[in-house]
Amino acid sequence: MSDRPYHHGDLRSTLLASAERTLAERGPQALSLRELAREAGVSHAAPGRHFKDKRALLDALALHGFQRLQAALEEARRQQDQAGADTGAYLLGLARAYVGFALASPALLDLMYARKHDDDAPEQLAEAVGAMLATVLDTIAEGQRAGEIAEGDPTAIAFTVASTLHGFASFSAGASIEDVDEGLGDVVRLLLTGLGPR
Amino acid sequence: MSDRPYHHGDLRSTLLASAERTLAERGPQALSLRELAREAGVSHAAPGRHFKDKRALLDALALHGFQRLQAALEEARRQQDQAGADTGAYLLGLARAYVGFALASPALLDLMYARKHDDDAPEQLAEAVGAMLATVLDTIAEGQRAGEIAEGDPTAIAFTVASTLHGFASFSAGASIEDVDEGLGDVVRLLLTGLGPR
DNA sequence: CACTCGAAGTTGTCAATGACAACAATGATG
DNA sequence: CATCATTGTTGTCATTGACAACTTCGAGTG
Repeated sequence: MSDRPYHHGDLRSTLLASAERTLAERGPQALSLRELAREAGVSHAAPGRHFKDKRALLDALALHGFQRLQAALEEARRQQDQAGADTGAYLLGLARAYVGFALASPALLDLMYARKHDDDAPEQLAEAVGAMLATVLDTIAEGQRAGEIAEGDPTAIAFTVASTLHGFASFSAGASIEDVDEGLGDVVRLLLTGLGPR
Repeated sequence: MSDRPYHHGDLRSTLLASAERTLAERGPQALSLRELAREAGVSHAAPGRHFKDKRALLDALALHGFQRLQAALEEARRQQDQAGADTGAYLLGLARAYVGFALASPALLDLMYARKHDDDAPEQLAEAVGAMLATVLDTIAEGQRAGEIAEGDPTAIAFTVASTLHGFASFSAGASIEDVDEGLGDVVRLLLTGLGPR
């Protein structure tokens, strides 16, 4: 028919990229394996060779999202390392990275967490969440060593920080970056000083 | 055919209840208007009289969820009123209510927030989120009057608290109630005292 | 170098679904 | 009791996800 080679060559990545775009532009309901196949210029059953299920595609998409989010968090930490920053700056950096991701890809973030509490979700997703918590934990532990974070179970502290970040990101989806970034500074400051009376 | 009356009488509520059960048991992907119709014993097009769209059903479901969550939060506040509690107890009460809802209906909570950041979401959903924030805000403002919460923009403080609650709830979905309740105490305590060195 | 064999794509098909249109029963209101 | 909006029904259509059976390609292997 066409001069297109029989083998696409990189169908899996193409499908994932296409899926992420559709997800961002038209939401999860609009995702259709057949449409992705059409966009990639392959037959309607071709995606089945790379993803057993529609669910498998969604899982792969979610996992890919976690990997990128994780990379963004670690990149943020590295930048603060270079700047020799204090713990507050580290936390703000992590927060910016997390919220930036959430603003850029709200639907993807939803997907990532929605699939997480399906009981038959792949363990890789749970591991990805664990890796993120570990990144926050590292920052907290370092802060404690520097005397900039209060004593106490660092895991509990990290969990609280991660909760706040995720909740803030979840609430902020849809707002403008400027507004959010301003609020973010307040949040990190409040988190450090506490809500109780001085 | 059957002796069932032509008019169901309460189809809308029946559909919503059925949908919520399916959502909880088998996830959002398994929701089908036709199946809901079958369960209710009506024809496959009957739901269309009550919900223009599948999306309209999901919106109604989300809104109903917000209403129940809001009711739980206010109920928690009322109980603390009777006990004449301090602000820490108030916050813990709110937190328990929020997280309790999240543990009982994780898929519903997902749906509630997922629909929220679709640009064509009904404003009622945004209003529902606003009402929740207002409830937290009330508690914070009262705490400030009692000198149990630090000075400062109460809205920013309330937003931080709400973020932490939502994030914690989101992370906790899937865990056991006991574990979560223990962690919850830590979180509220940390929130009040702050993460910085004492 | 010819062969084989597995990976990747294709066509064909099926039942299920969401949406809609045209029609029917019901019961509230004048 | 006549009307008429509401609620339900039947029929139909295009789309979809899943699967089965077949084909093309290319990487090794003897």
